[in-house]
Amino acid sequence: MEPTKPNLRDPLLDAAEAVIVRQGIASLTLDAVAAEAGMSKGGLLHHFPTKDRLVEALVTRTAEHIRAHHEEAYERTPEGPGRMARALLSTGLADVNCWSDQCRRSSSAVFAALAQNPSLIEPMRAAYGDLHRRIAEDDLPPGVGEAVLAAVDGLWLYWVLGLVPVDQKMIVRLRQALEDMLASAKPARATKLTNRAAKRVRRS
Amino acid sequence: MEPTKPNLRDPLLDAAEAVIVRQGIASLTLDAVAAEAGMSKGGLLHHFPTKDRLVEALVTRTAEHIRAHHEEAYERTPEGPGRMARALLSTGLADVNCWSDQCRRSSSAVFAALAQNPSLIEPMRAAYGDLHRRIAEDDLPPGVGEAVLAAVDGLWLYWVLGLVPVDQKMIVRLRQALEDMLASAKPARATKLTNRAAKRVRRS
DNA sequence: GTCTATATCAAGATAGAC
DNA sequence: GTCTATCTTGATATAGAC
Repeated sequence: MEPTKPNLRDPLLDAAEAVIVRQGIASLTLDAVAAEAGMSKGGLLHHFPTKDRLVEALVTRTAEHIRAHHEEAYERTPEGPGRMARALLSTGLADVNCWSDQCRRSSSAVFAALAQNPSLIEPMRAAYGDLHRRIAEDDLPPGVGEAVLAAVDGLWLYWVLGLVPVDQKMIVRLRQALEDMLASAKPARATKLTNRAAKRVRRS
Repeated sequence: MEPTKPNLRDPLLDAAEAVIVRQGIASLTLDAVAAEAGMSKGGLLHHFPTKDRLVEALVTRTAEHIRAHHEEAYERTPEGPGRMARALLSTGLADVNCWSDQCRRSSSAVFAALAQNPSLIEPMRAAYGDLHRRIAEDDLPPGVGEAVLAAVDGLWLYWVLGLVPVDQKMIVRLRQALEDMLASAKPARATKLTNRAAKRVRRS
């Protein structure tokens, strides 16, 4: 928070993420993180007194990234019904590089929390609670926005676990199908923007 | 496999699932599983010589359950375009009790594999590979079936992690939205069944 | 096939020097 | 703020009796 205090913790969190991505959560030990960051275990434990606090910080940082990402996407998306849902599609299912980088980070945090102490996932829950609320109150028929959100996160799951091979073509197919669903959905309440917004969606 | 060999391993796998559900993966130790099953650690290790083999068996059993579940749903679903996707919606998003029980089991297996050794998730990957193939070759426009599948598993994720509160009403909303998407999707190739099948979907 | 006992080892955390 | 010990615990796995 203070400008005079440069974040010495961020490189350590980066190291933790790197360990998880490369070796899996079973290998997320204090030794491994310290080694990855080029520091001793004692040094690491000065910044994060316990492993729980380390994982907590990892989850919090990732949740804030996700929040910022969604906010930014929302701002860039033309207004009208389903704005948040459309924002999600335009950024969540756009560039594969951005997508995979986001995935790496979020999966590291989620898995670490899950393995260490499930209650540490709380910051992520809070971020998703907000997102879900925005999606649900988005002037769309019931369930439509939620379906888009769930589908995007289902894809995340497939990518992260390797359950289904996710490539650029699959992402494009999914995005198209979900955009069509949004475009053909009538808004919950009619507004002057309805038609223009629908056309804008189809064009994009 | 042999009928003369009753599965003494199933109660142990049940015990492992119970431990994970109640206490989380961090508490999945051989001691805990043995205690839950009312057996000593030595006895447990007679049936599963290593923890890896225990988790492997857990994942395999769950993957088989999932496979059978999908197969059964497919058989019960009227033929026509998007049959597998419709089957998924009718069972995956139907009864909350069945849903939550399935979730418990599958999440236990996935989490255990993830924490123990990510490669142990392989049987689940195989089951999902098949499912994804059936969904993709389902006589639907590209991406539509995949979107349904991804949305259902996104919902699974929310339920399992508690990221978003999943209740009966949300399930109904999501199911309706996805069924509408299926109903309004034109089949990839025209068949005599098209209209009848579409009506059948809308009625259900 | 199930038990007890024990070997082995690695991980989280502490203490205190520099 | 970072380091090098060191303590303590608890988990996997083995050996061998019953």
